[in-house]
Amino acid sequence: MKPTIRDVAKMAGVSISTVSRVMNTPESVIESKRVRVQQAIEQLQYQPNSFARGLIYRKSFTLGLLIPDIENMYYAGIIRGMQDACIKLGYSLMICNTDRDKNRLLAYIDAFHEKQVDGIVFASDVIFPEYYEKLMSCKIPFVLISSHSDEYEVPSVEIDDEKAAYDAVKFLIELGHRDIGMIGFNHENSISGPPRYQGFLRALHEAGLDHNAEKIRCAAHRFEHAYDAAHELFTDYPELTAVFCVADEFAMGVISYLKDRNILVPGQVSVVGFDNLRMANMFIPKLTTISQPMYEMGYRAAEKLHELVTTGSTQVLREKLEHKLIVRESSRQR
Amino acid sequence: MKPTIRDVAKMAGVSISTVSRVMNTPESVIESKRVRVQQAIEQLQYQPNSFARGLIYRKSFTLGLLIPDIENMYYAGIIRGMQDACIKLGYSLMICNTDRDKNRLLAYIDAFHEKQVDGIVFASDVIFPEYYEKLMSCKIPFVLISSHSDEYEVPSVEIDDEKAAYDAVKFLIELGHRDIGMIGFNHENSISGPPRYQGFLRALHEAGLDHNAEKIRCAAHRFEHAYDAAHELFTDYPELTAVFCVADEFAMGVISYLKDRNILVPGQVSVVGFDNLRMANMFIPKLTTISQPMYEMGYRAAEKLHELVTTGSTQVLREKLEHKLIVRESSRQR
DNA sequence: CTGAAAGCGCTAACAT
DNA sequence: ATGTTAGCGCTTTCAG
Repeated sequence: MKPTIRDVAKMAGVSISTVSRVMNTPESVIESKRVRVQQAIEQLQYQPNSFARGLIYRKSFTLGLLIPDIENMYYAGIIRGMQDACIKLGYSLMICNTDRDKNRLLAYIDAFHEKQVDGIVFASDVIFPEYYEKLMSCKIPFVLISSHSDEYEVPSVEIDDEKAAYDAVKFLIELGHRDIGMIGFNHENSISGPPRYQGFLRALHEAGLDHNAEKIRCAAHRFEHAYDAAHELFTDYPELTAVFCVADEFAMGVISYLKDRNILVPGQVSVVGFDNLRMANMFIPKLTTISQPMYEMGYRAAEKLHELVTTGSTQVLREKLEHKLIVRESSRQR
Repeated sequence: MKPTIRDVAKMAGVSISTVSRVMNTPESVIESKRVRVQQAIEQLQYQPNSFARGLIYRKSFTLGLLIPDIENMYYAGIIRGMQDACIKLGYSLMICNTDRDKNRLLAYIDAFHEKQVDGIVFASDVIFPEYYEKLMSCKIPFVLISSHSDEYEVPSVEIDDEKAAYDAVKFLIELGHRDIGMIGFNHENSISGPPRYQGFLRALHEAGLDHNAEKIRCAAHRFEHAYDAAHELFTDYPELTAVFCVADEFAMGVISYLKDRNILVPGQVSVVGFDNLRMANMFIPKLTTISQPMYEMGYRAAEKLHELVTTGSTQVLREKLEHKLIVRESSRQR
């Protein structure tokens, strides 16, 4: 049987309230007793019961994290950052993988509600009205990560997707490329898809390269889809000498396709990715890409959620973190 | 304010015990009242407070998962499997990433203890006496995944590492290779390292190829280390035409090194990996590898833990799942 | 079949 | 400074 506060009190020869005080406001207890209590706690390996505490504080000191796809390496960095912040702030973390399934996500919100998590961070997903309503009716605070909401006042942390895409495409243009394609996210349900396409367009326009505007094909998150999308893209536009991909995984799919077609990267076609996954540096060729600060985003999201949970609001609502272009081997001067 | 059982009782015009019965033993409540209570629950969106429940049942209906490195894709499959099993069995899942840090792991065990998780699954790690003692003194049931313990009676689910390594090396031998090297795990702290080396040795011996026995270099889990290890290996044994890697990530590191040295894979050197990560199929060349059933392992581990939690023991202590050789592009006839 | 009441382990207000 | 006690929301005897 796990020892209770009573066992500690008995062993130390004090009342249970004194034990409680030693744990919560130690300075209010006279040294002699405090020491005795601490020894008893030590000896019994006593740990307060978190259910009892939760019942009183109405807090679980647990945060929830909802991610769309645990097999996507993008989230690993976010998880690490968030977990480190949670340790610092005294929270436990509950990670749930929705597999991009709406019902599953809704079920997880229920589970979070039942477990009374103090707050939730939502990764990458669009906030559908259903989610929003549910969260509001449960009164669970939440923040968005690599996502944001235009309709609702929801705190978020992300990068500037439009600018990041712009930077990537501009880089390709500066390399001398004139025929540039893009592999984007399927637009429905994608929050970062549209702004990245806008960035592509802006860079093109600025350089008088608008004729590339329609040279985009979309893929659904995975390598294989990007492979297929690349096939469509190059079938329709064989003149392409560069392609901008909105995810490193897409870049790998494209390069894989090109490889199968015996087209050299970067010899004949330059490819730039997005995210800077750990894999970007392991792939052959190493990927030129836009680096997202996944770790910091996870960390900041947790801090922001903490702020929201404790103060009821956040200083800045929509927060943008810095991205960076990393030039490696998959791109080359035209 | 979240509605309580009292609110439901009031609305339905019954006592709180009746409400409780409707939730736990509905057949013991007369239909008319039961219906009224259910309607009230529905209307108020009532959810029982899990703290109060936990206080009584001394159960959290939560399982803990300890993994060494969330950025290693190997664990993604395990997480998915375990999470699906948890949904089926009615548990929540708490995933913690130890970053292979002993103190951090110990701290997580404390956190699990405090949160009163019903059981823990330990991924890949050796069970040091400290861990074992701690877990025993907390009386938290636990199972090992892709690991096992010779000293203690701990349930585990893994593959047959020796046999898997044997299969991989034998495959290389059948391809006609006579000079075969290996990139293994650093032996201290590795549970699967030694048996995989044994499998390597056995295949070698069986074919009269014992002269390769010492052609092994070790790496510490990451791509970069494998790259360096490959450098050492090929510097010492330039005659090698094949190398067996105990992880896909190592295989990628080796191929990357070979690429930088302008040695063709599989043209000049064949490489076989281990795990069959999703990446194995995205890499160039696609990896020939030993496939581990990560998803099933996670799933089984959760089921086994559930069995242990509910019955106090498991039918079979150490469970082995099937591996499979997947032949792709990184290996070729000598 | 149903209600009243005890109690799970803890905190905080109230006495002393 | 410290002990006593009333709950937090729920389940579970125990009466009726």
